[in-house]
Amino acid sequence: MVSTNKQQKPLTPVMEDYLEAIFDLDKKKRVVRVKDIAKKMNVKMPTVSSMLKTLNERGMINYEKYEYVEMTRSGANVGKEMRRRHEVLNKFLTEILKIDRIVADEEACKMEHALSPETLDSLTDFMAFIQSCPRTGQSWLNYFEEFRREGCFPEKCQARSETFNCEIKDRIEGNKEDS
Amino acid sequence: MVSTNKQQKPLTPVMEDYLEAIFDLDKKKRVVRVKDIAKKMNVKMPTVSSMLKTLNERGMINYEKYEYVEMTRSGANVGKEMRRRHEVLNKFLTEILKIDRIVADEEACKMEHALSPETLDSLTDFMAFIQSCPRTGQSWLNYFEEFRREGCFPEKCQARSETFNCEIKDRIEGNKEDS
DNA sequence: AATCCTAGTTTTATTCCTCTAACTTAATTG
DNA sequence: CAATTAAGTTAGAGGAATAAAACTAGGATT
Repeated sequence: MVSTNKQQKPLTPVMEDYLEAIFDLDKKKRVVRVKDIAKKMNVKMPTVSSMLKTLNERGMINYEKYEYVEMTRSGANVGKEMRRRHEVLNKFLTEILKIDRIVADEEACKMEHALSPETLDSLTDFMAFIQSCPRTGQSWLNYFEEFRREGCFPEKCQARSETFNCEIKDRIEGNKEDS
Repeated sequence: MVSTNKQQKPLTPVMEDYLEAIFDLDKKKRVVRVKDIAKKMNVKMPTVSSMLKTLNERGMINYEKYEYVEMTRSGANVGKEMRRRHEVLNKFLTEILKIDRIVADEEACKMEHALSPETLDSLTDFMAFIQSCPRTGQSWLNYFEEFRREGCFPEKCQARSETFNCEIKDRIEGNKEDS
C-alpha cells in the first residue's frame, strides 16, 4: 500500500460533482470559497461544509475550517477527468445531435458519471472520425439536420442513391407506440 | 385532479430501475416474485419488499403481500420507456461505438435516467441516418473501426481525399494528457 | 471600541436506499 | 399430516445527501 488516499471506497457521483465544481472554480477564481461552491452546486452552505469534511477525510482536498479550499493532486485529477467527460458529452450532444445547449449541459452532467474511459475514448474518436472523414464532415451533419426536420432524406442526398428512401425512417418510427 | 397517481413527486432513478426490472420479468416469466426482482437488481429481499410498498403507494404496481407483483398501466409505461431508452443507448454503444456488450449494458443502465426524450429521439434518428445514408452505412462504420485500430485513416478511404490525413487524429490525441 | 454584516459552522432532522436479524407464511416432502 | 425448507415480511439500524435553525468568526463601518 503506497497509495495516497486513506479510503479504498470509490467516490460517489455527488463527490465527483463537487470535485468538478471545485476544479472549475479553481481555474476561474483566485480562491475557492464555500459560498461559491454552494451556488455552483445549487445547494445550501451547510451541505457544502459537510461535503468538504468528507472530501478532506478522503484526501481529495486540504481544508481547514474558515480557510480557502485547496485541491490535492488526486482531487484535482478527479475534477479534471470529470470536466473532460463533461466536455466530450457536451460536444457530442450539441455539435452532433444538435441538442439545446442548456439541456445538453444538464444531461452531460448526469451522464458523465456513467461513462467508462473506454467509452469516452471511443466517443472522442467517433467525433473526430465524423469531422475528418471525407465521406461525412460538416456537410453530412447538415444533411442529418435536414433529415430530422423533414423526416426523410434531403433531395440532393436522395438523388445519389437508387436504394434508399423514407421507408427506413418510417420503419423505425413505427416501433414507437403512442402513450 | 383527475390523475391516477397519488403522488405528484417524480419517481427516483432507483424506482425507475425497479419498474424496468419488473417490466422485463413480466415479459419473460409467468409471474413476478420478490426473489426474482432481488436477483435482477442485485439487492436483498427486504429491500425489494419495501420498494414494492413504495411503488404500490405511488400507484405503479398492485401488490398485496405474499402475492405476485402486477404492474398498473402507468407503472408499465414507465418500465417500457426505461426499457426503450436502455435499448437505444445499448445499440449506440455496441453497434456504433463497438463497446463490449457487458460494459455497454452497465453504462446504458446508468445513463438511461439522464436522457431526455428529446435527446433520445435525436439519437435514434442519428443511428437511423448513419445506417441508411448512402454516404455512411455499414462500410463507413467498418472504416471507423479500422480508424480506431490503426490510429489513422484506412488506405481506401485516404485515397479518396487529397486533404485529410492522420494529422487531425493526432491533433486530437495530443490534447489528452497522460496521468 | 461597539456594532453589524457576511461567510461559515454545528446541530438536528428528513428522505432515500440499503442491510442484518428475527420472525411468519407458504410450499414441499417424507 | 407433521416437519422441513424456501420465500417473504417486519423491525431496526446505518450511510449518503440534503436543509433549517441557531450559533460563531472576522472584517468593515461608523
